[in-house]
Amino acid sequence: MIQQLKNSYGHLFEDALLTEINQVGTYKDIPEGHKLIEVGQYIKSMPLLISGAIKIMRDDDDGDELLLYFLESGDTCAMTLACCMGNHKSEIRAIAELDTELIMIPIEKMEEWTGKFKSWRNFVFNSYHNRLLEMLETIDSIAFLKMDKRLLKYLKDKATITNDNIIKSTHQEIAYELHTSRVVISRLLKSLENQGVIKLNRNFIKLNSID
Amino acid sequence: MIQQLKNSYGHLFEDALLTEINQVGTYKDIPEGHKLIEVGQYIKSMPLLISGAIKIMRDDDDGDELLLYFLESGDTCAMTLACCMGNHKSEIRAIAELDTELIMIPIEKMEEWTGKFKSWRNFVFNSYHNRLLEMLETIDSIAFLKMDKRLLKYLKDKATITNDNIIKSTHQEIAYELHTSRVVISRLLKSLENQGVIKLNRNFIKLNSID
DNA sequence: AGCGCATTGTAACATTGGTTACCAAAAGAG
DNA sequence: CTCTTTTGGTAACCAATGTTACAATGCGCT
Repeated sequence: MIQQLKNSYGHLFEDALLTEINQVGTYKDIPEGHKLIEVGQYIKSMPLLISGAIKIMRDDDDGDELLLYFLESGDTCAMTLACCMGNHKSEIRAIAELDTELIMIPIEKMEEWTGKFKSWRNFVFNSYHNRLLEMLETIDSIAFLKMDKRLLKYLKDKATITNDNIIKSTHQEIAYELHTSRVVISRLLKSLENQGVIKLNRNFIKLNSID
Repeated sequence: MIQQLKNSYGHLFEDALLTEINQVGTYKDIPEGHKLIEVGQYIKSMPLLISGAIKIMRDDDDGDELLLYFLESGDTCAMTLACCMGNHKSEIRAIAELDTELIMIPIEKMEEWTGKFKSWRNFVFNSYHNRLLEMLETIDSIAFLKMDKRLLKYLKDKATITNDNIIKSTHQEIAYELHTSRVVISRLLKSLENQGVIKLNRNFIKLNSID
């Protein structure tokens, strides 16, 4: 484990902290599609991402859902952090978007390390900061963009995350993540295809330009 | 200053920290409507709210705007925190919603205290946590609620913040904060009045039930 | 090949929200 | 008190999005 740890976090943490993480952390391989956190669940450990990506979704009581943002290598889940510290239930759902490697840290270490390691403190503050910015971006999209622009942004984000301009999603899946209906997505995708931005296929979409 | 400080933060911070805050902090009286932070501005000190309320707005490049949330006594601005630590420009605008008393802390103290005082660390983490939750609530409203429900939630929130079921706003002001048009707000307000939920008057709205 | 399910295309229509235009009432300025 | 500005009411219309319904296509399974 120590090698992956150093690759992803060596530039952030001092050796003493890396050693401790190596001792108390549990390395995990998560397959794509695996559910890491369910809404309402209590959380007892926090993930440090090594590789892959995790999708963070918001659900409401009526079964509506919405994609909030993705976590990538070097990220941790600030919502999890927050829930750990306050011993609250999770407000979100986390699903592996890709095959993902991560290290789980028991929450007891959290507090200890925030007192002990300046680099850990900075890491945690930075995580919060980045998550706030992601949330802001999400709010911008929902509040200020029309659905066609939101859809295009979604496709581009997805291509960036997977590092692949082939997006392997059905129209229905996209509709769920953007909290709209399949018909609307099909309509707008067809329009994007007519504009030459994408090429539609069954079960996947090719993004012509990632710029 | 020490007295207001103790009233608002005495249960959170140990005496040593309160003393330091008293030494380095600057007490300020902010009149309603005063602009505290502008978008793009660099921030060199962070506010601890003693009384009153501060409105946090998001602006986009096209002059669109949207209310994110309110800060109240015992809160601090996590966005400010984030900006301070990272030395980033502000992503938001902050305006006094009521006459507000606060204490400004120079950012240099921030890092020092996070190392030195556990209560300060917890306070900062809690602030981040609360702000993330507020942002989630904002996202819920925009994504899952139709404008009539959003408007009603807005009126209720405003009544709670001001502790007054008379909301002193014009339709235009409400429209800006919800990022819609005056005509839409007038239409929906009239409908709410017909349902008996509110009573409309020039320059203010009476909320009939706060429940 | 043939069946059945999942996926996509598309039309027709309903609803919500945004825009423009215009009027009237109230408040403020002189 | 008169003139002007601000605020709110309302109609008519448009654009975006959501809904329902149904057809067509492709894929997996046997």
